[in-house]
Amino acid sequence: MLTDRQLLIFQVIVDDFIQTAQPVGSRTLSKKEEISFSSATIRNEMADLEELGFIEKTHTSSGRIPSEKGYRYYVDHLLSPQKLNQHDIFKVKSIFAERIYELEKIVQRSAKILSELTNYTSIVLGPAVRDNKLKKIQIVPLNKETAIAIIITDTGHVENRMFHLPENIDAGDLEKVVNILNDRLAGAPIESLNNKLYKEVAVLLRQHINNYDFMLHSIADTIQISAYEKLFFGGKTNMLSQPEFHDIEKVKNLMNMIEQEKGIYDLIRKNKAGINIKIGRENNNSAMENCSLITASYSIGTEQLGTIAILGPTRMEYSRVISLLDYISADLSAVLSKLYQNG
Amino acid sequence: MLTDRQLLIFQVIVDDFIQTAQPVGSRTLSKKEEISFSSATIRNEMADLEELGFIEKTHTSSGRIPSEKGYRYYVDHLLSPQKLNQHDIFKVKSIFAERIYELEKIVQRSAKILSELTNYTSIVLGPAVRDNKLKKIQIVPLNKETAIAIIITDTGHVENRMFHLPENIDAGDLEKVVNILNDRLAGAPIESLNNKLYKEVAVLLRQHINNYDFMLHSIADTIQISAYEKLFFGGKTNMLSQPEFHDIEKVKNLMNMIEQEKGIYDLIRKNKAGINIKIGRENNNSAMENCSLITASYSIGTEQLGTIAILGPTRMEYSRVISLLDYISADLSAVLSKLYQNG
DNA sequence: ATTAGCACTCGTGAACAAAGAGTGCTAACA
DNA sequence: TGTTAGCACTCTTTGTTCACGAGTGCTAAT
Repeated sequence: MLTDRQLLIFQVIVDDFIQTAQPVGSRTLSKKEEISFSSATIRNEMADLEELGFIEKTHTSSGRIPSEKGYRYYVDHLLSPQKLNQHDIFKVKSIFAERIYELEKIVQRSAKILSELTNYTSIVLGPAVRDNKLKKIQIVPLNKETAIAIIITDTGHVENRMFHLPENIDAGDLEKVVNILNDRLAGAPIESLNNKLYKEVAVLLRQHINNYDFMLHSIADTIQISAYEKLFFGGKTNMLSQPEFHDIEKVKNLMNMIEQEKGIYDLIRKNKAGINIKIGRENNNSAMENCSLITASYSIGTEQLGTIAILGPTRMEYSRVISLLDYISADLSAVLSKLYQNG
Repeated sequence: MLTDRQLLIFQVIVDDFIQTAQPVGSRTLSKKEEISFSSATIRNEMADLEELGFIEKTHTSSGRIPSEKGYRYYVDHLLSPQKLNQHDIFKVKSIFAERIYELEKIVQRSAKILSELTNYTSIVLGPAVRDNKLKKIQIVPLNKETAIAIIITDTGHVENRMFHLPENIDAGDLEKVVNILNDRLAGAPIESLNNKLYKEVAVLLRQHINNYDFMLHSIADTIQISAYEKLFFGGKTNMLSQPEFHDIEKVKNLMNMIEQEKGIYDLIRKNKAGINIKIGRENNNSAMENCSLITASYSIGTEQLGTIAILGPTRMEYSRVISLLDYISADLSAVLSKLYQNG
């Protein structure tokens, strides 16, 4: 295993590189306060650290930079949680300062603040509507041919979709449909609606309405949209200021992935509760080669709701970002629980 | 004024530069089919064109590139509308191929297709809800303290907002409020709602409901959101492939503006009906120095609804972009009119 | 009026040198 | 035996020079 001195040197290398983005050499290290031995000694230790795979050179006679394995070790063993300062805390609190009740808005604000505090790109996976319970379904006819179906969940999420009305349906029929739907489906988890719709509601509709199956499909369609969680971003352009992204090709790759959303969604979706850290190629995504992704989950009560994440260069201020994510996700969970639990 | 020969030379310069992004010299020009005089002659003419401000050099002995004034002249006098090919038309038609009824979705698809066809960034200013008429207001209580207000317009736009309920309000009261609101406001333009709310509805509410003015403000708030049009983008990263944006600083400026939306909104909002072209500094925006913005409006019947635009480098394929915008905006208007007029 | 010819300018890319930052290794030291 | 000073070596960076090519403007001939 690593000696104490190796650990110290390694830690200083990582900390310095995170700050300067420059390979750090033995001379630079020997001048640091924490370090009291000569550059030659450091060179020997660095050779060992390199052999172990924790650091690498960019060319034969360059200083060293942490390898992905190095970052992984750093994150797993050396990280000391950073205490947030007054200003950070104030900014985080400001997310909830205004009286906002919509879940989505709160989450969106969180993304914005998070990106401002870190200067990285923040990503928030919106509340999963899947587990929400249906509060109410409404259908509002716009004209003879089209109507709009509106679904309201217990957390106040509203989803709507237009659809074609079957011919010859009258207002009374429509009201009947709505009543049946609410009767049978209110309180059921959104996820289960489709199933219930076809199993329980279909029979009832058939008894009361002509042309019932046209309606049925339209309603099923409407319900389905809700299944996907929304992604919110903050500071999409922050990465452009990072020196590792002076290369347009890298920028293009990354931005393309961000714009497509699908890739990001996959990366963020599958994470477990709590803090997760994926470094560089651990993300299994070529556009993320020089990036790390740190995610944290937020919840209402014990029910995991969504994910909040930071995308930055592998040379990221892990300590600060983790502290921030920890703090924000806890705050977010607390506020949301207070607002929505057993409402 | 310009002689025919100067015009010819100028046109060929612009066309060539638009295609290659390289300054074009007299030798290159003399080899073109359209041009039958020697490079020396061309040099003389170019000197004149430069004196007139239509073209410029990048350095003393470079070829020429069109100036902003040059592009302006080109656009105003030399542009021949390009005939769209089969593939383009097919793609445009595909916007409306699926049965979509939501205005916003159609508009969003248009943005996507437009950016794919041009390889530039497309921007669509969504339908102005301001002129929509109110179809229905609904209020759904979520729990004792909060309720959600939902506004539906005659075009099927749905806007919703959560608000705090006053203490001690019961379901009956709420129903009364909703009835009054729909009674008095249905059919009124969204723009006028606020006014009407305070002038006509307030009195009625006072007669029937305790604590009415808390409700009043909440509802007024909800109504207000609808006033801003939404922006949709397509191909945000396309600009990264343009050679003029190999400079990270320029990219950063432009992307920042796009991310903030406010700047774009201002640029697009104030345009007149039909096609508008703003070249480089005509946009009055430092981030747009190397960009041109072409906008077209779309409408339902005679009522202007929104704007559809292309953001590209000043060295843009004006002819093609204009033809496309013209075609799409006409199609869009036609389809929307059919769907929503006198619904 | 047009064009051939020529001198001149500027950007580009290659080749080269000097400086600086860093390394690895060896030998001396405590 | 662990530490360090010293040195040769490597590689990047920066600046300089040079030759080349693309282009121009001007003059003189057609």
